[in-house]
Amino acid sequence: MLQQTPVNRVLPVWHTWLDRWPTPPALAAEPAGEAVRMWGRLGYPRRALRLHQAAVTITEEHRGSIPDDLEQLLRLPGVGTYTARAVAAFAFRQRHAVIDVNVRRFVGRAINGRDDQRTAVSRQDLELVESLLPQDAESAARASAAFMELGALVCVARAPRCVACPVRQECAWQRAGSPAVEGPGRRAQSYAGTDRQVRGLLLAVLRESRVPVRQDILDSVWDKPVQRDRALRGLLDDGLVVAVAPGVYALPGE
DNA sequence: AACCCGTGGGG
DNA sequence: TCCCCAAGGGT
Repeated sequence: MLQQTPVNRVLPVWHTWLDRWPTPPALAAEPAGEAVRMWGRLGYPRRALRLHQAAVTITEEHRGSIPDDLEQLLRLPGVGTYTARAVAAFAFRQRHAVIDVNVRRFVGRAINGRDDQRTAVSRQDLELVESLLPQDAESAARASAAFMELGALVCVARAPRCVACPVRQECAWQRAGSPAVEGPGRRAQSYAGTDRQVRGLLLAVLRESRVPVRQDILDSVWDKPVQRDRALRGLLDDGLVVAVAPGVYALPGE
């Protein structure tokens, strides 16, 4: 849920979710569509599908218990470099470098002295962050949590609160005079009018309906037929929507 | 590697 | 208003 989504928005959904599905087998026992529905408006609903798939895998291949091994975590759908390491470090208290957007920014500034716009995590990145961790695994996990908090609350993207930063005196970015972002920066992908928006509108209708929805209802959410059909086809391809009859759609039943 | 995938809050 | 940004992953 936290992937690309602010913590404050995740919290209420997370509580409701765990109240209903406290264990992977509990989630796996329900249709994937229920996961998509419970996901609500968190965004990127494919994550709900993958989380459900991960619950099925955990139930069938790991006796219902989340694996504590990095390699096995990485094999779960929807679990990538960040999530696997976060689970191994924070849930299982193992010593692993954890790099999310906050750690990336904090280390980029404090160590490298520049705003790092990259999102991909390289071996070098992992080695650098690992070199910052205490040797003791428990202390390392606490340090990783501290890096993330520092990046999320103090060393923020827009207007960093350097006056409140505990490592201000040792910060390479401070020393360099807080240089602005280098390069062209990432292009913010516009959202209004994109397929993503249309997909969101279509899925919202299906999420809020307890019964299958007819084509003409879906058609009413977007007035460009070509784009609308493309968006629906995409949702079908992703498995977020299924056709229960010709021209009748619903969230996936199993 | 570049691009796709939602949504909402804050500046 | 518009733009930026958010505990990324898959292809």
